[in-house]
Amino acid sequence: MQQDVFAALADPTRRQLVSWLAVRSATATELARRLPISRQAVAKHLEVLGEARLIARERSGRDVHYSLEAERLAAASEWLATVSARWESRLQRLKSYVEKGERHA
Amino acid sequence: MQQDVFAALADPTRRQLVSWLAVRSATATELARRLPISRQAVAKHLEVLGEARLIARERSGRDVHYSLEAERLAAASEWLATVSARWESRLQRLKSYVEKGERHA
DNA sequence: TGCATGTGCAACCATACGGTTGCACATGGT
DNA sequence: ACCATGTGCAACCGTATGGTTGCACATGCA
Repeated sequence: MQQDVFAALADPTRRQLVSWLAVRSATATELARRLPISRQAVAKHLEVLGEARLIARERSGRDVHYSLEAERLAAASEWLATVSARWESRLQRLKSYVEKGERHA
Repeated sequence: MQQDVFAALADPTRRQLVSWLAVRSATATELARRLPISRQAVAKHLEVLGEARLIARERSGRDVHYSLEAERLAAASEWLATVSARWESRLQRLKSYVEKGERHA
């Protein structure tokens, strides 16, 4: 499912990773050095982010560099916008109903 | 934490509930009728959404009506936009660097 | 008053999740 | 050739998660 993006972003550590990778690409070891958890834990998080297609991996010799894949962020944003829009239009209908009622009162 | 919104939206059932509540408010029992799970399961989901302040509850006699609280959707959207923006500007910098290089080549 | 219906609470269960440690393998540099 | 360093894989662990069932309580209505 595409919407698994939200599941991937559910964890604060993963949001931090995404946030860092938005600034510059990095390896799992580099990222782990900035966190209070093990390199393997970070690797697992990166795998989850990768499955959600939020990041891309590129091997370079011994190292593996991870970089952001921003399209999925846009997809998530779009879902929020869609739901929001439905809500807003519902509020709009409600508002005009109330206003009509007040005019009658 | 405000960002718990993403954790709340991580579950597909909860996204469905949010989506429905964007159209119209409803009670737990009504929502459960539309889902293949028990009313109690729905109640738990609604509690999670409530803790994330994505929905509001209002008691009306025997019933409890749930309705969307769209501000948090906006907050989540904003986070996505911020990260996205950082990434875009990074790409921009990269692009101009590459172009400069090509001019030198 | 009695009953149907909606809600609240608790116990319980299987599995997913986020973390660890340990070790093998691959690659780069001296 | 050697060793340091990064990665990959697997086993393991405690707790959170999403679900269930059962039952008590509250309210609306005939």
